[in-house]
Amino acid sequence: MLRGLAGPAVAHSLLTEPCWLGFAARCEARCGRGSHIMTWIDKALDGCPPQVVINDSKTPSGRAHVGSLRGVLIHDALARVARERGLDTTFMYGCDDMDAVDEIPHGTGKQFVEHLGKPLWAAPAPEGLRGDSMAEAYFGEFTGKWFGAADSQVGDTPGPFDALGVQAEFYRMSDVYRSGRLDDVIDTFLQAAADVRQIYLRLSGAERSDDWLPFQPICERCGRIGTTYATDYDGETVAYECRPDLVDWASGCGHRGRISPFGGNGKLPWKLEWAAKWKLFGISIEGAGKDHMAASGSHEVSSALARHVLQCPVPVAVPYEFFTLGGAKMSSSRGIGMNSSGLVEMLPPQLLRYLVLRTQPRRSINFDLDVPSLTKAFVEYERLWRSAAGSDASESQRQLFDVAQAEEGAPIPIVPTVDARFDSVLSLTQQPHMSLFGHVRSIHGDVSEADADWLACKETTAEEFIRVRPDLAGMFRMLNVSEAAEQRSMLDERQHRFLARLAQRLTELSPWEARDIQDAIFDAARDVGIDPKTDAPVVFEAIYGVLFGSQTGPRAGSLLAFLGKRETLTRLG
RNA sequence: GCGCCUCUAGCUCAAUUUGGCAGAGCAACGGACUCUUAAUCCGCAGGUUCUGGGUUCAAGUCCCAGGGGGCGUACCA
Repeated sequence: MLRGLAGPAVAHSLLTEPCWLGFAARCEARCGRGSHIMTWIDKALDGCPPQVVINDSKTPSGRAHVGSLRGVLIHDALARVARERGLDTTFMYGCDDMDAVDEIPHGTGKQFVEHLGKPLWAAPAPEGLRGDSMAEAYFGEFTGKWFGAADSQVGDTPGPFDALGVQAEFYRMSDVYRSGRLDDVIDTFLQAAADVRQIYLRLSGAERSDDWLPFQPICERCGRIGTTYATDYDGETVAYECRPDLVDWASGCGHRGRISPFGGNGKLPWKLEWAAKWKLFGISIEGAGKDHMAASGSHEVSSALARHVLQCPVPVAVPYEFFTLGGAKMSSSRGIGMNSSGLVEMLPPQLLRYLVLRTQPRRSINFDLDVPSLTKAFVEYERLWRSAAGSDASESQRQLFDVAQAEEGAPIPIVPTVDARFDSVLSLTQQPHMSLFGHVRSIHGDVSEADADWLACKETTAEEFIRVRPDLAGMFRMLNVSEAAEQRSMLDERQHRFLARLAQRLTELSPWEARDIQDAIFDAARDVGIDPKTDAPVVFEAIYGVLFGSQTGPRAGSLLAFLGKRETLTRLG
């Protein structure tokens, strides 16, 4: 598309995308040549008017899993770069609390059966979660934003959004409906019900009967919104029936009545609501998960509704793929996958932002939460850090590093000089006798504040990792004396002789130091005719067996050094 | 059916957004180390970038066609 010099692209942009020019000029001023960056962020913003309204939203029907973070971070990165370009930028984040409870949230009991079909704001909060409704509880947990005045605690709490440095203007759809701001759009859609049916039919082959209206009233008798069928709009009210069999996940009460569709008495179906938000808020850019972006999917239908019924422009779409953890498909309703607050607590915010934002949205991200992947992530982030701080950084590298920082607009932090691989930090952290900082000082001398801070980030990550995945971290529980005796009985003759000989050597050992202990292990092995070169496992399985009931463990020398002479000799028998 | 993603060293993947000498980690191989572990150090190799066309001074990267794999989606938001 862009070939040779930038001439044709500039000419094209002049015609269609005015804000591109300002940016190109600034970029040229900054790097002193005609090159410009054109990342997915730039491309999305190039289609925007100078007044940028970015919107994202979440249906709070369960605990948010890490996949939900991708949309948030994509929108946040767009908002940051837009602001950086000097554009008038708004980042809105909505709580879709008018949506119906359409399944029982994972981890909650049968008591939610009676609430199926009600709006999320009308269902109670699950046990143990803060908030006065299901919507409040899950949205608050994810964002740290608490709307509810009835809640005993006051104000917002630091949540994942705060940790990640995401600043958005929050709104609730229930408030928007109640305020009457959507009444005009609702009226338009109801008047144009035939067109809406036509669009549904044409795009997704969905056939609706002639009396169907695109509106879901809240049943005045049972309070459900997912079970009502509306007909006969007279400009003031709609007729509706709360049907027992409209959907198979909830059962309506059978009530019939007439009600005004305005002022929060009900909601628009999803695809119409999406288009309605575009028009009401003047949204210029909005990403969407791939599930919405399929051909004849919800985005296409919403676009057609916006263009043909509401006569409003469709925001620039940023379709994004899923973000999976360990290759597992995540589902908040089934409780699969780590919830987002867990990952946010574990990783330094800039690392998580980096991991998510370095991949262009259309490509899927799979992050394995294991030692090699974490180690690699830190190494790659540090490489970008060094390069961003140096003079050889490309514009796109700079942009990526900037949007990865938790604090917007912060200067580039001092690059750490202590080279501490995450797997080494993890290894040190899991051995209580070792102090990470003590160890680093013994090698590097005093460390700078910048190094100490970054090291502390890694240590926190290591501690969380050990807590969450002790199996992968290689944590070992020390056996008690009787368990150790039991393990000892399972060893073979050679191993018994080895342990006896080792005890003998260690008794004589002074001073009690890791390196000498390790040597003693090898010497003891040779003493009893075991060649450590070929039969090392025989030796170490004996040691780890009586200590942990395991075949492997932390480096034996330093471990025994920590255990102390008396304790070690007791355990070896 | 339709849409999106993907195919690169034995394996897992970078480099595809910005076309510019195809790169890491692990495994293998050679060597060092009397120190086991997903965990010592040095070194050496490793490629028709799925296939076929096209654009270009230049293509893993862009375009067209074909093949393999994955995911999404069809009156729920």
